[in-house]
Order: sequence, then C-alpha cells, then structure tokens
Amino acid sequence: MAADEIDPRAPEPPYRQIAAALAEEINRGVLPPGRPVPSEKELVERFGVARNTVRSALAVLREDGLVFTVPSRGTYVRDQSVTDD
Amino acid sequence: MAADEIDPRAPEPPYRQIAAALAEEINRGVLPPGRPVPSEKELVERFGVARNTVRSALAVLREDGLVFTVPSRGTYVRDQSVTDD
DNA sequence: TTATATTTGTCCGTATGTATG
DNA sequence: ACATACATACGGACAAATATA
Repeated sequence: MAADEIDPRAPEPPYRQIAAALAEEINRGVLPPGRPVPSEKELVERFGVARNTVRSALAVLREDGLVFTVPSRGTYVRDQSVTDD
Repeated sequence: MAADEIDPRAPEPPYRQIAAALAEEINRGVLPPGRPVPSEKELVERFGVARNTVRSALAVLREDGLVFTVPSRGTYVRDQSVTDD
C-alpha cells in the first residue's frame, strides 16, 4: 500500500503535510542523522503524489535545516536539528 | 517581440538567466523599489519560457532579497537591496 | 450579492540532461 | 550499457485571493 495519510483538501497543502510527516520522523529518530531520506521515487509512491510535490517537501526540510542534499546522491538527515519543540 | 535573449543551451539555465536579467533591471532602477515586477504571465511571454521557469527565477530574486511576493497581488521590488557587487 | 478578470499557489505528468555507481 | 537520483524545463489544470464592475 501507499498514500500515507495525505489529504489534498486539507488547508495545509500536500507538500507541507509531507514535509511535516518527514520532519516528525526525523525528530523521533526514525530517520537518524546521516542516514538518507527515502528517495523521491519512494516518497512519490508512499504519499501518492507527484515528484514535484515531493521535491517541494524536501525543499522545506532543507530550508528548515533538517536535511541536506547531495546532487546525484540523495538527501540526508542533518545532525544537530535542534528543532525546538 | 518577445524572448529577451534567453539561451536554453547556455551553461546558465534559463531560470537563472531570467533572474539575472531582472536583477539588473532592478539594480539599474528600471524597476524601482515598491513597484511591481511584471506578472508571471507577462514574463512568460517576454522570455518565451514556461511559467514554472519564471517562478523559479522569481524564487531566486526572493532568496536574494531583491523582491517580495504578495499572494494574489504580485511580486514587488524591495527597498534597500544592497546587492553588493 | 454576483460575476469576471487577474495573479499567485499548488499540483500533475512527462521529458531531457547530468552525475554516480 | 544500465539503474538510480537530482536539476531543469515544458505544458496543462484547478484553487484561492484580490480587485473591479
């Protein structure tokens, strides 16, 4: 199965819902620092959205300093991530 | 007339060429602070590219602090713009 | 209130290029 | 040559906010 509870009608757009979902996994340690975030393709299947939407979500995580992207390699979880909360 | 000298084969991708062209107009005062940048639709026609490409160019200008965007209104030239260079 | 036009926001699908392994 | 992954681009679609009539 796929489509991790993304609601296209919610006030929060899908790309932000996805960013929030991934951010929580990072904060919970499900995705530990240094480890790659699932590939765009995997995220596309998992959330049932288009690649562009997944890329927008990853852009949010980058801006928030939660991940960093290495071209042609992948997107990885940052250390630190003091994500106050 | 349209297509303000954008070269799809240049090493600089179109969205960066467009961002550079607009940045120069801002720095020259052709687009003074407080005034709206041409709408996305107009920029599409003027540079002969897709809207997504125009939006990418505007995103660059926002990151550089040259403009700010008001949803449903438009994108405006910022004050200050100390664009060291 | 309704209708229309404009503008930005978001999303989809597809395609090509480049880099890595 | 092939698979994977990101970067960029195209075209099309609909929603939401704004302004005006």
